[in-house]
Amino acid sequence: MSRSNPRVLSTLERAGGFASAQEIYRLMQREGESIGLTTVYRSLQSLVNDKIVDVLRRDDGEAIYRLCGDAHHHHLVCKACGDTVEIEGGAIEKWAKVMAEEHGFRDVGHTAEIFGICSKC
Amino acid sequence: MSRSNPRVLSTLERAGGFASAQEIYRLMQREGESIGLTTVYRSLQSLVNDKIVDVLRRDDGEAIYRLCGDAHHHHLVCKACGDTVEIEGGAIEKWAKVMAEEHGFRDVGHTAEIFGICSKC
DNA sequence: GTGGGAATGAAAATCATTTTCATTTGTGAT
DNA sequence: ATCACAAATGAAAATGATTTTCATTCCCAC
Repeated sequence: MSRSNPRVLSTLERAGGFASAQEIYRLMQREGESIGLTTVYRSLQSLVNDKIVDVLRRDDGEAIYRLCGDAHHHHLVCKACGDTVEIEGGAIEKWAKVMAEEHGFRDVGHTAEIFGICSKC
Repeated sequence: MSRSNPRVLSTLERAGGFASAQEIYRLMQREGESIGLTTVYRSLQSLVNDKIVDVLRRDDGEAIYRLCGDAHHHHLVCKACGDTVEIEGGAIEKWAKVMAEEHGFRDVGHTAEIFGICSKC
């Protein structure tokens, strides 16, 4: 296993905490950093594993990474501009728990996202 | 421009109104329908243009299509055996609507899935 | 210094999706 | 029926993100 290259995280931060792997790679190149695309992907994966960054999907399917706060949250994403709002999901937590119990599931987790067009678009 | 091949739509319906292009293609092949992957993609694009189907992204980035306005459901998936249960998500629909309104989003959709270990595993 | 495991990156492989292009099909006019 | 032309089709190549492979380099404990 490989650990994350710290320059990747710092570039993601500088990018406004929101960028795709390819964008981070290009950014680092432009800034004269010597790094391989492979390492960028590996670092991002490891950051996702460590729950330091979050991964979402753009409409075209490209994965975008963003720094995430520590609390478990969900996202409201604009399909047009990609703007993202972190929202609270208490209702979901409850729903997931009830549904899991009802069907005898244990060790449950869940994903939930809302997407639409934001007021600016 | 090409119009949608009706067999694609009917296969999507039969698939539970929720499938990727590749899945639809494989399904049609298995059922002995003669069709090319290109046509499946083209038909789906055209259905999306006509707003007859909706497109979302799976976590792995693959595009999934579903009939618009179809009362959609959610899934409870076992991480161990892959068994899947369809569950009702009224709570989610409400949550999504409230959150969207609160943040001024329109044309909203959502995804939600619960995963865990089922009683048999 | 030396050995071994971790990190790196170039190049090849993978996979969904799109594009190209030659062929087939359908349709309407004659 | 025949001709002409637009639309539909699909095989194969192109594209683009991501992953895998593998040989090399780096680093640290001994």
